[in-house]
Parts: sequence; structure tokens; C-alpha cells
Amino acid sequence: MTWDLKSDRPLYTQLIEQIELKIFSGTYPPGSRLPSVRDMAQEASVNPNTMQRALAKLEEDGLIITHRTSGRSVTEDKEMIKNSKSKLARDQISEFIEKMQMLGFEKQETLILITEMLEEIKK
Amino acid sequence: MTWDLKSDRPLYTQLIEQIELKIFSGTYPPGSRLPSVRDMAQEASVNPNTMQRALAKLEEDGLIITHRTSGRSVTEDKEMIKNSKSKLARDQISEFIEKMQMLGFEKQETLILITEMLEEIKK
DNA sequence: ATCATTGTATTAGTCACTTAATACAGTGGT
DNA sequence: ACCACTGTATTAAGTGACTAATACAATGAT
Repeated sequence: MTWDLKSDRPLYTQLIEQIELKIFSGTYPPGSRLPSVRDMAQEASVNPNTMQRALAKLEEDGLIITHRTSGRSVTEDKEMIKNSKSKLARDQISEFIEKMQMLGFEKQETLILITEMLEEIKK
Repeated sequence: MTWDLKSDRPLYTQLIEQIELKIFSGTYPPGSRLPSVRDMAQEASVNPNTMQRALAKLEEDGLIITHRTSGRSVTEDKEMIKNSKSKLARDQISEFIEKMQMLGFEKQETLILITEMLEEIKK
């Protein structure tokens, strides 16, 4: 359970992203209970207030549910989790394509480049 | 000459990226003179200090050259520009692949997804 | 020679983010 | 009934990014 936090962006936004990833990847399965705010904050070496802020946003999005005095849990709605994950993936892809286009690489070129790099990695 | 600035990251880092893009794409050709700090700042609706900060970093990287009292220009070293561009492209790609992997998509899946999305866009 | 323009530097103030130290009310197990 | 734990709220302080308003020395055109 590693938390990879950099200083180039607000911590709470990075926390949101990484908790999302833990949910999408199954590290935090649907319906499972989350550690307490204080515990998660300590795990990520972050102030409880900052973790609280990230969790509040995730609840607003419906990914996690808060039980006022007895902790939080991941939503049981697997369909919703799946959709959120797909949307994030699509966003990543179009953002990537856009950046490559700004760099002057056409869609076809981009595809060739990424294929080549994947081949190299395989070795 | 549009400047697309958001508030989710420090402005000066976004300025660096966008000026790089203008150099890589030929909007600012090799050896060409750049507008003054003040002009560029006004163009981007940003404080001159902030633009100055971005330009200082680009000079540090060698992409632009400062003539103390008579303005700035893009480096004439086309090879260096080309290499910087390639490096940026490779970084974008590996960063993208990494993100997709964290989302649980294997390299092959990622390739399929991106191909599909490119097909859709073509329509 | 004059003068607008250049990059650069300094100082001060504002704002968002983050930390720190508490405090409180409700819950659940003992 | 007690008590540790839960999420939540508040206040104060510190930090980095950004803006604003200047100032200065050097250049280049006139």
C-alpha cells in the first residue's frame, strides 16, 4: 500500500486519484470498509484534514459512502465503479492523443510510436 | 496564438510546457526572436514575473537564449530541439502506459482501446 | 545624445494548500 | 455504563504561487 505523492500538485487531488485507483484495481473492493481517516492519513504521511478533504470529494462523486460515526466503505454498486473506471480510461486516452497532436504527431504516427515502445518494453 | 491555462497546476509550469510546444511545433522557429517578456505576459494574461520565471527555466534547459538587453530567441540548434521533442513524446507515452497499467489495463488492451478511440474520432 | 525597449531584481500583499492542535457528538463493543 | 473509535469542525500558523508596482542598467534606433 504505497502512496506516491509529489509536490507539483495539491496533495488532496493526488490522494483522490490514488484512492480511485485502489478502488478500480480492487485493492479496496466494492462494499469493503475503508480504514479510518486518521489511519489513512498516517499511511499517506498526510494531515488528517487533507485526507478528509479527498474522501469528502470521493463521497460527493458517489464512489464511497460515509456512515457518520462508524467509518466509511466503498460503494457496492459495481456497475458504477466500472463506469467510472471506463470514463477515467477514456479521459486518459483522449488527453494523451491531444498532447501528442500538440507535439505534431498525427494519430497514425502516435499509434506507431506507442506500438514500438510497447515492443521495446516487452524485451 | 492561444494560451490554455487552468488553475489545477502552477501557471509557470503550464507556461513552460506551452512555450515548448510552440517551439516544437514551429510556431516559434529555430533562431527566431521571441516577443518581450512583457508582451508574452500580456498575451497569456499573466504577470510578467510569472512569464519571466517560465522563460528562465527554458533558458536553463537551453531551448532559448537570452540577449541580456535586446530580447530572447529560440536556439538555432535544430538537432537539440528535435531531441527534446522526442524525449517529451517518449515521456508522454510511458507516462500514459503507466497510468493505464495502474487502471488495470494491460499493454495489449491499452493498444486495442486507443485504436478503437482513434477509429471513432475519424468518423 | 536621447529615449523607448530589453531582461532582471526587489518588495509587498493576496490566496490556496497544508499542517497542527483541539474539540464535539454519535456508535459499537466490552 | 463506560470508552475507544468514528467522522466532522474550528482556529491558527506556515508555505509557495501569483500579482502588483516599481526600479535599474544596457541596448538599439532615431
